[in-house]
Amino acid sequence: MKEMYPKKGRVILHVDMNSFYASVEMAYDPSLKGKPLAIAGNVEERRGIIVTCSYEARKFGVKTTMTLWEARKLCPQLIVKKPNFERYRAASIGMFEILRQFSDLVEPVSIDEGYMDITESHELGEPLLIAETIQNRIYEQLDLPCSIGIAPNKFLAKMASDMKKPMGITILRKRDVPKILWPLPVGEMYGIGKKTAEKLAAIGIHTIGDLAAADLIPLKKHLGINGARLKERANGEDRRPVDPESVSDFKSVGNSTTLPKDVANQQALLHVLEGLSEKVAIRLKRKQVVAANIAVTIRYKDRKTITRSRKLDNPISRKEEIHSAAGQLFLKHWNGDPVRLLGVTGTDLQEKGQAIKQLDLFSFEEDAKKEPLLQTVEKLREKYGKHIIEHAGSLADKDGQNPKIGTDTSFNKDFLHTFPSEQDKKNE
DNA sequence: TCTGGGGTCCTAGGACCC
DNA sequence: TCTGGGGTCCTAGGACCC
Repeated sequence: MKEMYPKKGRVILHVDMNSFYASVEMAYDPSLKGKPLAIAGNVEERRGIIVTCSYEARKFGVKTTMTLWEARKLCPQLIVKKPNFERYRAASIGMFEILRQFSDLVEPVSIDEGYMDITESHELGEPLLIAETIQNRIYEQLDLPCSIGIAPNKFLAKMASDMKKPMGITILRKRDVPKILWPLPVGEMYGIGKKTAEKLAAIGIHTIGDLAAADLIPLKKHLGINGARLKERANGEDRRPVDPESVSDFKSVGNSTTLPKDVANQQALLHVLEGLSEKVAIRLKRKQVVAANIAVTIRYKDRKTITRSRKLDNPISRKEEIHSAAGQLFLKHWNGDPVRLLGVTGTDLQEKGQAIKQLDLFSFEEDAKKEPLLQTVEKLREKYGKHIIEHAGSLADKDGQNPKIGTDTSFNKDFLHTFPSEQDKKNE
């Protein structure tokens, strides 16, 4: 096997914006600076949660994912704002523009966070100088704070950027791993959540150092292939390349909504599905993709959640098609209990033009065996003319989709493709 | 007054095929 | 007569992250 990625000698930065949404609001309205500020969705409804909050709010114990009423209890003077995604997208674009001044190898991972490979950027100076310059430039030009991790790979850079906030720069060398990383609880590791931490504790692994030294056999037994990978990371090893193209690889497009109150009325639920299907259709169209698989998510009032999906013979993207597929799935699997959340997701995405081409080719070959060419061509036109027209029409479609609420900025690559949306304007 | 919305990746089991 | 072993595809669910 040939080595695919360089093993050492890389210099990777992880740039992480500090409490991004709140910071953007403060940049926009400096009178908010120094005050406890929270960004929350569904402000007027009972389901509202904190998406991001300023450091001043954190001093009161306010945290991401906390319900709004809990946060207000802790900090009565809390200033609460609804998200303004248009502003966040603009800030994000500005931030990534700055990053690209230092390297072509920039990989956005979310609206407020990205990796850079600056191995070949030595003419710009030492890595620390480059990081300082980036941090200053983002601060001066956008009035936004960020933290930066400098390391030989993505994992260590990510861990490093987390160590000093706000406005920190942290260098984490491979040789520092035993001293810096190994004493930390294993749950602090990127990629280890509550469940995995529990499983590891059950086999006597409590710190990152324990994990680094653990036997591979029990690790694989309890965690599967992930066990081996986590052990490598704990030893400071990670060969994943910084991939600027990964932004454009969408695997799925979905929309979901928690209903203001639980609903058991079939008509009402189908209507909600219709709205979700339309949102999905709009986003698929804008991305110029079609979905060969449709999934429906149903969360009941006890929070039990099921997803039901179906693979389709022909990929779809129109609202009516999506609603039809989603509606069928829903009616087939809904148990009649009150529903708290509904979601519609398109997966198995294919580029639209490509999907048509594949179908064309297939049909052509099949039909050509038994029919004269002219008839075949006529048939194709009937069959796919509509798609082609739609394809052309969708070029003009630039309606924006909100990334909606995310805890400290949800991962939604839409932000790179969107224009300010109507919803954003309403939120102003 | 509990607990959002957008994703990714992995696993496991069953159907089906050779 | 009582049963192999590999592979792929599909579906459902879980864990994790921002």
